Amino acid sequence: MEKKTYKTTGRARIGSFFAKNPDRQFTTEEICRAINGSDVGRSSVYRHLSELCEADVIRKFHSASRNCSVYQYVGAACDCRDHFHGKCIVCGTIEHLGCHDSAHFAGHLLEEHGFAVDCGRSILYGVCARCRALKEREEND
Amino acid sequence: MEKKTYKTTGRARIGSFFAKNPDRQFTTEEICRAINGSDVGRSSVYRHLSELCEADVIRKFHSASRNCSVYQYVGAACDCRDHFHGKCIVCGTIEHLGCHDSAHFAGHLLEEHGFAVDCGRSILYGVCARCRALKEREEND
DNA sequence: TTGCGTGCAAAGGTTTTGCATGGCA
DNA sequence: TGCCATGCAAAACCTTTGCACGCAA
Repeated sequence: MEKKTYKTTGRARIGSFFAKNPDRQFTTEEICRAINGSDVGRSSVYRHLSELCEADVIRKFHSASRNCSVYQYVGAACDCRDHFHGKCIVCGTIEHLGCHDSAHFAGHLLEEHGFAVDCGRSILYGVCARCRALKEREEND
Repeated sequence: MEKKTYKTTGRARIGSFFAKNPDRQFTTEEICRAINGSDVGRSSVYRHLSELCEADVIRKFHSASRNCSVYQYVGAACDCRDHFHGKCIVCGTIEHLGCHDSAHFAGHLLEEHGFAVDCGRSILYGVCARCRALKEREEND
């Protein structure tokens, strides 16, 4: 049976924060600060984040440089000509891989290889985070 | 100036362990156990692992399910699975876009987006240097 | 009134650092 | 002999869990 959920300010704040900042990834630290002046209520933040992940409202990634989790809103509309797309060969999901590095790489291809890539037409095939996690879990059981 | 390194058993063990097991990822836990009966010398293992990463002998990834780092040997031979390919939509030529930035971008997709791109299957569409030059000349005439 | 949400503190796990000792060259 | 490598313990770090209290419905 489905669990009841209450509408609380904490929950609302996190949700609207992501909706307002759909194109960037945030650490838990940043999220804590953003939704609250001081960094209180860490545990609640973690709880809401995992809730939102399960509901597929946001996605969890791992930042190697900062060695911690980062979260990003699962965006709605965007201009698909200026970023790459990753298609998961397992589940078929298409991910928008738009970010600074994406643009940088396109620039590099043009400058160093003379190749003017058309992001809108190019699809990168691979395995998405979710399917990799599932696969890993299977292998370890 | 380059720092001296001594040939020690610990260093040799880790190196040969990876060379013997090139096609799988290992957690630090597994590595500790593999190179030594008991799990001693954890800090040394970590130190060697980061050394090997810097030397690009192994690569560090993050296992979402186990929530820890995993390491894998970087294979020797360069085949078409580890660089992108650009197909020119004008002349049809396929270019091998293998370079440091290419690898870096693939790494970025994995680390920051959780997307494990399969370069061998992914084709970037665009216009190659030759065709761009031709087109430019036409437009200017 | 019920039971979920919250925040604090404590615990959990992985990784890093400090330091004295041991070993290579 | 000089310096690097090692291992232990402690610290740092991110994240989860337990628990009592607060608050939505």
